[in-house]
Amino acid sequence: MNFSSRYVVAIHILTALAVRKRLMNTDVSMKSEMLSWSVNTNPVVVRRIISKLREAGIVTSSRGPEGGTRLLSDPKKLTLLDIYNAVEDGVLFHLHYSIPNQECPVGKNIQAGLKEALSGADKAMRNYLAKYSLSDISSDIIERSKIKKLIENGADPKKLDEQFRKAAFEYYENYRSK
Amino acid sequence: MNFSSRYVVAIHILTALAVRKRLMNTDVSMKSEMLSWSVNTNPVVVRRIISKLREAGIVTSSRGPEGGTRLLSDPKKLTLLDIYNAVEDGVLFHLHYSIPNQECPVGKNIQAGLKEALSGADKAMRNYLAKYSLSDISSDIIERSKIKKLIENGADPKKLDEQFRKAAFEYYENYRSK
DNA sequence: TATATTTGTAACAGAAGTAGTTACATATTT
DNA sequence: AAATATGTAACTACTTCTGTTACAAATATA
Repeated sequence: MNFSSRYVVAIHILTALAVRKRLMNTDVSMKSEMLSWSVNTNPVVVRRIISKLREAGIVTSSRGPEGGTRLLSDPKKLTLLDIYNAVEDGVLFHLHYSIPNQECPVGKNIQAGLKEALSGADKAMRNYLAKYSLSDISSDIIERSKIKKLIENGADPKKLDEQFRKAAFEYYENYRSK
Repeated sequence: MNFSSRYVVAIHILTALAVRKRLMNTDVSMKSEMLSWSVNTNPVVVRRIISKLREAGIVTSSRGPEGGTRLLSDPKKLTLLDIYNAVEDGVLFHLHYSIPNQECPVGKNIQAGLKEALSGADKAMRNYLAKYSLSDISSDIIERSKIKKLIENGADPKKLDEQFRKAAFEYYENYRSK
């Protein structure tokens, strides 16, 4: 059926921004390179998705050295539904390709007859997504990762962050030289 | 996003069978030709979808003269979710194409961290579909169409049915001769 | 101001899903 | 035996999606 990974990648990108924002305790911007390192894809793929998030007003980007993308939305207020709406413009259930036969009582009425059920199912899915905020997801990731324990054990969050930046940089070097 | 109309066509096919079953007050079988007339597509497209419904045990088919497809399931017990499961095998939300970077704390944990939210949204959609039976849909179609009024005004349901069969036959003749 | 850096996006290839269509083997009724 | 209907393979055309290259535009900094 749906075979796009845009949505999950969009959440991934925003989660990375939210996690680093919390670690650094300040606004951070990330380059598409570092994000593509985390997602494991091409920087252009990341930039294309960021482009949609930018159109939705969720992030902002700047060019040049020290450029990159940073969050505009408050992670506590931004829901998974907002992200869904930003990157998935299609509908959940497609109707007939060709208009059904209007001479047939079933063909004439089936689309109207299904509207309630199908749009209801679509809405049920969206309502569920709206229950989760980006903050919920980034908290979950911090819990799951070793970050929390390392910080509890006295590690400097900014040094941890630096480690990840270095790892991303090395990835990028390998990437260019292949 | 999802651009398959299989699901709606599958419901359409089953609704046609259920409506005629109620009109005739007995089991009916329909040829893929007549169904494709109502759906407004090619008989093979219909047969392909019927093939999936048959695998799910929802309908049965027979070949040769007087052949066709008829319902096995009770329309009151068959839900829109059953139909969904029969024809859509994919998942609602795709994960990353390439496994995210396991060296990154976000990449390592994002899929596990999203599982609850995404499978919950998927389940919310399915639960909603399960609320509707094929009988609900066919009742709705009968309400919307003129069938109900015609019968209330004394028309013979079997003659009405015959009219539709004739219309479908004429369609097929035009179809072949083009 | 010149240079290096980073984004934005067009353009293209390749993979995969889908509908529509033709063709024909298989099964079944009469 | 003939007629009829399904089952399905094979092909085309179209769409969506990711990955990739390429390059213009913007921006920070020396």
